[in-house]
Amino acid sequence: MIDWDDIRYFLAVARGGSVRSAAQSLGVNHATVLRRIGQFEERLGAQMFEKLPSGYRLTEAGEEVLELAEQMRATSHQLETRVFGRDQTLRGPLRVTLAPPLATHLLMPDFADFARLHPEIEMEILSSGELANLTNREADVAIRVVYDRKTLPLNLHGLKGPDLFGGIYMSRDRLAAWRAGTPAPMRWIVISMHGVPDWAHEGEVRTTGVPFRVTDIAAQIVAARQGLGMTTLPCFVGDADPLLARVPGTALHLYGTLWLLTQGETRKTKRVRLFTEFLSRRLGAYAPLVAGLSPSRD
Amino acid sequence: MIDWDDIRYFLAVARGGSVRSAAQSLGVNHATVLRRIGQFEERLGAQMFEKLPSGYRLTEAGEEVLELAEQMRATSHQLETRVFGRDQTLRGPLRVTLAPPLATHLLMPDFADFARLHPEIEMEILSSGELANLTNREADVAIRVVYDRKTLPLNLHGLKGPDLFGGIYMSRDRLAAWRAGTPAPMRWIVISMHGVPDWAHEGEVRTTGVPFRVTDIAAQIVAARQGLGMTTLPCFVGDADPLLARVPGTALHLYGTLWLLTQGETRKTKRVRLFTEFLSRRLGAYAPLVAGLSPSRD
DNA sequence: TCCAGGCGGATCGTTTTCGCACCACCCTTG
DNA sequence: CAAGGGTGGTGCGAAAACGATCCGCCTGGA
Repeated sequence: MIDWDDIRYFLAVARGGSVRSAAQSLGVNHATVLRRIGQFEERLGAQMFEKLPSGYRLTEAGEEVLELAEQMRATSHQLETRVFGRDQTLRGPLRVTLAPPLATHLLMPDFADFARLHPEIEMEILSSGELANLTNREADVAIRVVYDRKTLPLNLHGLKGPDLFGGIYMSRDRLAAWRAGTPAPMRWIVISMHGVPDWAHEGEVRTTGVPFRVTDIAAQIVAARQGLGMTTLPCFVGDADPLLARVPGTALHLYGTLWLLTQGETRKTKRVRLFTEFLSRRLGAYAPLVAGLSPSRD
Repeated sequence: MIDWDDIRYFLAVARGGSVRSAAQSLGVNHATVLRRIGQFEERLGAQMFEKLPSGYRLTEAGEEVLELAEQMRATSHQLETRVFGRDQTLRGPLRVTLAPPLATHLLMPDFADFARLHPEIEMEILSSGELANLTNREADVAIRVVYDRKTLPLNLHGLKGPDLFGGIYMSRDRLAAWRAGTPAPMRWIVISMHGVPDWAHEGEVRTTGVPFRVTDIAAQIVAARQGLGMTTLPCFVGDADPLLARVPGTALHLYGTLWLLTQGETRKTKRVRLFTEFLSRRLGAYAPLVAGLSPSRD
């Protein structure tokens, strides 16, 4: 009899294209993957991969197997979510994924409140890199900013939050200096991968020279605080920062709408329901802030 | 991440109803099953079984999981058969299941011929107990006696063989003695679980006393040879045995039709095709014998 | 009533599996 | 042309899984 878990290894190699990448995604040593694939092929009596110097490529037989293996993976995921959906106890895990700035500058206090309110729920905030996949149960709740509602995955259930606006900000000290008539070089601070947004135009304060490029939003904010120049920021970041102020003569711009996303079976969980209801209330209170309606006074 | 192989263990326990029976069907120690089920429940964070003194019974959650687990098993079987169906090499396994008397008294010489003809094919004859399940790939070819064609599984491909008749036999010596006018007590020899078939009536020779019960066909034949009485036997057994003769005044009866059964993907295999074609030819030659048209002369 | 045989569970050596380090190889890149 | 990062493959010691065995429990039949 073949070991069903070998099929998981097979899928990882088929997707990763190499034994080592599969090992990484599986969280095991690459030698283990090597052995499991060998065992799998031996027990099936057929070669699933061509062993090239560049990696493992599926053979014709492997392609046929892949189709059914994917099906098993889908069933397995379904099985897990179904069990998790039945879980009505408070004690247990709850994973939330969201964009880093949302966590850092807006919602972390609320997460903390929720965690204090329900100490038995093991919260895990996934705000590291990119979008976690809800369908694969990498997270239970996703908080996303969506510009076009039609881009929402259809298999997810969405709870609409407030609209989110952004503006153009600069150091409050520099703004004071500019008003006092002592201008100094003012540059665009941009995230390298994004550049200057289309809607961002200089207001009364003019920029000079080339843009100043940073890689992440944290550095962007620090640079702005230092008075290096002006930059686009979500209102909930810029307005809440006492060291920053909106650049005179600039307008706000709609970033998108905040959505609370959950998935089929897991939504029934008591933990998920508690969290989404809690957060939904909090988001309602944040509506003016994220819409840019409560700017810090000059 | 859950170990997919645990789902196999889960299925075995769900079907067997106890850890020990599952262990037996899986061919492992029951402690292993215990550990795997424990691990499975722990990783899913839910109880799949109620642990009763009488065994493991599925919980409500377990029932829901079972549904998807069965689906995974189906996919896994499909995967195996698909790979096996691609296998066009001669070297490899070939498992044949059939009723014990067919193997012992009719087809074993043909199996031997086939094995000699194709020494690279590892033949395995499953004539032990009950029907192996072709759909589960417990065997590649099944040879079955079917009375009603409608009882054939629809998912299997059948190759019709000759009709199979049975008759009533007794010891040739006893028959001679009876003819010489020296009667002695004559009993029905029956397989315990079957009893005397409806169609079996005494002929010119009369039975006395209670039936003589045996548990298997081998003992049945030996008892008949010993002159204990008369018994029903397939013609290919009774007519081929020089120590047995038909009871005068009794008729033959249709047992059923021999079928060569194969399953979807595996049928494409060269080994399976070779075997079914070979056996089909041989069965054609056996048609008169199994139909009772070549009785041994008195 | 007692005994046998089914069950789940725990313990303890032993076998198997795994992770680590290392090798040879290929390719790109500086 | 050499160096670095990628690939698959291999040997060895540690760790985890396993099988054998024993135990206590319950049930059904003698």
